[in-house]
Formats: sequence, structure tokens, C-alpha cells
Amino acid sequence: MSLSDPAPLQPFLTRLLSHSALGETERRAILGLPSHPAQIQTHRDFVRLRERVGHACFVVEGLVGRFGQNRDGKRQITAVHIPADMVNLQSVAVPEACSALQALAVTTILRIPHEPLRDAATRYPAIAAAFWRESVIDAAVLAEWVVNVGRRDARSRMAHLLCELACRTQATGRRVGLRFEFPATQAHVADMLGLTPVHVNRTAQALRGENVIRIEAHAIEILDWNRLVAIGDFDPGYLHLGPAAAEVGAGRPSAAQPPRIRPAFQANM
Amino acid sequence: MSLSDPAPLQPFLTRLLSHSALGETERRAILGLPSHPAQIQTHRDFVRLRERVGHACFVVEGLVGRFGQNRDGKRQITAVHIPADMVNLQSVAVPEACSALQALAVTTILRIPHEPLRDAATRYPAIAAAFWRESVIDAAVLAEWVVNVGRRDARSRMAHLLCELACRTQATGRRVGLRFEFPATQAHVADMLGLTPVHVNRTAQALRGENVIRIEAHAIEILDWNRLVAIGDFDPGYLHLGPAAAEVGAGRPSAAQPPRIRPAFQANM
DNA sequence: CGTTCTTTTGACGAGAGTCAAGACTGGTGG
DNA sequence: CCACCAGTCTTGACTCTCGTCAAAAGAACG
Repeated sequence: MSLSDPAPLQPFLTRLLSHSALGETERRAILGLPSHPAQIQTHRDFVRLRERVGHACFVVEGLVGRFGQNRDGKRQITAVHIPADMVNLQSVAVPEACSALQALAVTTILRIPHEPLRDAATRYPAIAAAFWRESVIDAAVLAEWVVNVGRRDARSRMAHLLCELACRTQATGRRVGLRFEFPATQAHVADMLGLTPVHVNRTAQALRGENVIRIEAHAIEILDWNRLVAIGDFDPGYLHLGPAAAEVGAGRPSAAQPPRIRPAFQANM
Repeated sequence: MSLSDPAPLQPFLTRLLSHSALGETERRAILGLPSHPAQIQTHRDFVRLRERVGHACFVVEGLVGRFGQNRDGKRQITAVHIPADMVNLQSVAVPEACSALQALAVTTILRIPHEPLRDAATRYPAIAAAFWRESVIDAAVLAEWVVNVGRRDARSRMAHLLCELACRTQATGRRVGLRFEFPATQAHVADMLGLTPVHVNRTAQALRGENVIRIEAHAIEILDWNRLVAIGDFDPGYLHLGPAAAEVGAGRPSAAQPPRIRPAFQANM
């Protein structure tokens, strides 16, 4: 357990409280869970397919992708996890990993052993309900990804992904204005959207050319939220983030264009 | 509650027992849940987007699709549910429907009110765990669909879908040999695979032309399981069906081809 | 027995993939 | 401090899968 930080799991509790009511006892049970911090290097699989895992992973810093794979090696990212996300809470219910987990950037995680998690869920029905709800929301995002990949063209897909990430970073309070950290490469984005890296590059250029987004080294800035939402056909309902999500673009009139900025060439997306 | 059948929820219990251990008390609690049968006509949405639902739906007979939708009206099916599936157990955890549910054929469902389901989960931790696990497996299927739509071509996608359905019908004991009921139209299949109906038609013809599958009025027969698995790049692990799933093609040497049968034109797929 | 829904076909176009090469960046080590 | 190297991003030319549009022919159903 991390002794340096008195309550390393406070962000996890905050997440649970965003959708589930927990009493004082349950809150203490969550905060009292043991956790072990770990640093994961970029491109490292820290959970392999079929592996039987014994702990859930909470993202403190960085970016994690859940990977599915083709026989001929084509990879598809089925979910991305940003700081304050629990990557594989579902492994508590089904320990055999049916997708690999890879760090897309240098990432800090907290490992929380299954045993105490299961104990907490068994002892407190409200915690069991909260964990279940967390998994269901995760699945709702997954369903939206099926729609994204199945029924939208490249431009819409990318816009939709960026909208989703904007809302999710907003919810964790880690976003300043309409700019958020996103240390993934274009190849990663290609795997999220079911496209090729080349096509992602061209699509990203198109969105930049329209002054809808700006791409920095390891971050995205949204210049025109309303237009991005329109392009991506985005409706945040499925994220179940509560009323805060509706305020993403507030105070940012889409007419007010900042001066055109030269796109950051070579920058990671 | 259906008074005609003493234990209408036996199939639901069987499903839960396939992945979770439940004691005698918990089993009785499941079987004792109230349920209300209902007939749903083809193409009828029995749960609309955003609707706050008050009961879960168990499929007794027929076929149900979970629909996502584009702004420009393009639909994408994110999940199909066959008899013995619980369509929206997740609604117990999150009552606001974030996808519509539509019957793809005349369907009989059992409605089970949320209240007693929630009670059972609260009272018996093992039941809460079983429900959670059920949802997680559902999500695993969803993740595989993302891979299917994102990283496989039309031919593979269709083969993969048919393999999945074959395994799932197998698990419910409703499949005779390698033939199973599948009363969906080609337009429905298009919405499952993220393709157009025209392309589904051509792809299906190709698979028939290779003697891999046979299409009947409301059923599919798999003529060459091994080849279908190879084409679809299928690995049943994600379905979490237990050892039985591995025996799908058992006793069915792929070399033994039955006589070529004229495809059933006009037949629903 | 005709209406409606599905399936089937053909011709054509467009979005995305493939291949290959070059440019820029950041990090490493001499 | 500079040269080099690996990883990313960028571009162009060409290909191909899949979408679009339109029409006809079978089934299903009342």
C-alpha cells in the first residue's frame, strides 16, 4: 500500500460517487482498500490476453488502451482509459482477461488486489451495486464505439472520439478550458477508429484545416466545440456523467476564433 | 407472474449457473422472481432510447436487437439477443436506456421488474456477483464486436457473427447439429456488421458459393465449421461459455460435404 | 390475388487502404 | 556540441473494397 499518500484511492471514490450513493462506512471501505503503485513504460502490455489477473488497475497518470486483435495482427483498441479510470474493474467478476492492456504512454497505475475488492462488494451491497454500475457504464461506452466504427465515416469517427475524451477529462476535473492531455500517436488513434494511420493523418489535417481542433505535442485543443459535436454526431448521454457534461462548451462561443496557429508538425497526437 | 408455468425463469437460472455458483437459497430466490410474459411484434421498439425502464427483459422465443443510431438515421445493431438471453439486465444498475431495443422477429419476452431483482442482489451477494458477471460477459461480446466491425472485412465479419451465434445457440441447447434459428433479414445483418444490405447479400452469396453455409428461410446451417472459423478468425474464448463451446464442430469433419443445395432465394437470412 | 417486404443484379462512384519515400523530432552517445 | 538513429508524421500515386442508385423478381401475408 502506498504509505506516502494517505488516500490514494480518493479519485476512485469520487468516480463511484459520481453515479452511486455510498454511506460513510462504504466510503471508508473504498478508501481503505490496499493499492500498489506501478510505472508502466510506453507500449508495454501489462495484462496479456488470456492471463488470469489478480488485481484491478486504476490509472493515476498516462493513457491505457484495451486491445483486441486479429489473426493477421491487425490491432483494434476497444477502449481507452484516462487518469481516474479503473481499467479493468470487470476482472474482479471475470478474472480471465479477454483483451490485452497496453500503456500508450508512460503510465502510473495503482494495482488493487481482487480479494479485498470482492470482500467489499460482498460485505456492502451498495458497493457491489456501484461496481456493477461502473461496469455497465463502461459497456455503454463500448456500445457507442460499435456505432462509431460501424456507421460513421473517418471524419465523424475522429470528431466523436475527441468529443468523448473531452467530456471524460472534463468529468475528472483535469481539463483546462477545451484543452486536454492526449499522449497517443496517430497509429494508436487509427487502432481506436478502425482506420489506417495514413488516413488518420489526413483526417486530422482536415479537422485542423477547418480550425475545429488544434494538435499539440501531447494534447488536443478544441477550437470549436459546437462544430466538433456536429461533425461527430455526439450526444454525451451514454457517458452517464451527470449534468456537468452538458456544460463542456459553455462560455466558449464558437464564433470567437483564436488566431490561426501553425499545426504542430511531428507532434504526437 | 405466469401461473401456467411453475418455473418460467428456469432458463435464466441455468444461464447464471453456467458461470456462477449459487446455493439452494439463491436459486430459489431467482426462480421465485415475478415475471410477466409479453409478445412483441416484428420491428417493434419495446424499449426506446432515453426511456427510463422499470424491468429487465428475458428472451423466451424470437430475436432482439440493441440499436444505436446516427444522426442521419443510419442504424447500427450493437448486440443481438437470442432465446435464453437477458436483454437488459444492465438496466437494473442503470435504468436510463442508452440504446433502443427492437424485436427482429415475433418475440416472446418475460418482463422482470427491477425492484425484486435489486432486492435479490442486495440480499444475496452471490446473486449480485452473478448479475455483475453476466453484464461483464455481455461487455466482452461488445468488445469483440468493435474488433469485428473495426478490423475485419465483410467476409470475415459475417463469418465471425455466424460463429458467435452458433456457439451461443449451442450453449442454450437449442441447436441441432450445426443448424440454428436465425430469423433476421439481410438488412438486420447489415446493421449488425456495419455494412449495407446490398453488400451483405453479395457476401452471403460468396459464403454459400463456397459451401461454407446454407441459408434457409429463418435459419442458418453451417456446412463447414472449421472453414467458417478460419474465415471469421473466430476464437470462442470471449464468450465465456465453458468447455462445451469447444465442441461446436465436434463429430463434423469438414471434408464430409452434403450434396449442394440450391440456396433458398427470397428467404430471410 | 395483389400488396408489401426481401432478396437479387448491374453499373458506377467514392472513401479508405496500400505502398513507398521523404521530412521532422527527440533522444543517445561519441 | 554535433551526428546519428528510431519513431512519427506527412505526401503522392494507385488500388480496391464497399456504398449508392435503381430496377426487377421472388416470397410472405392478408
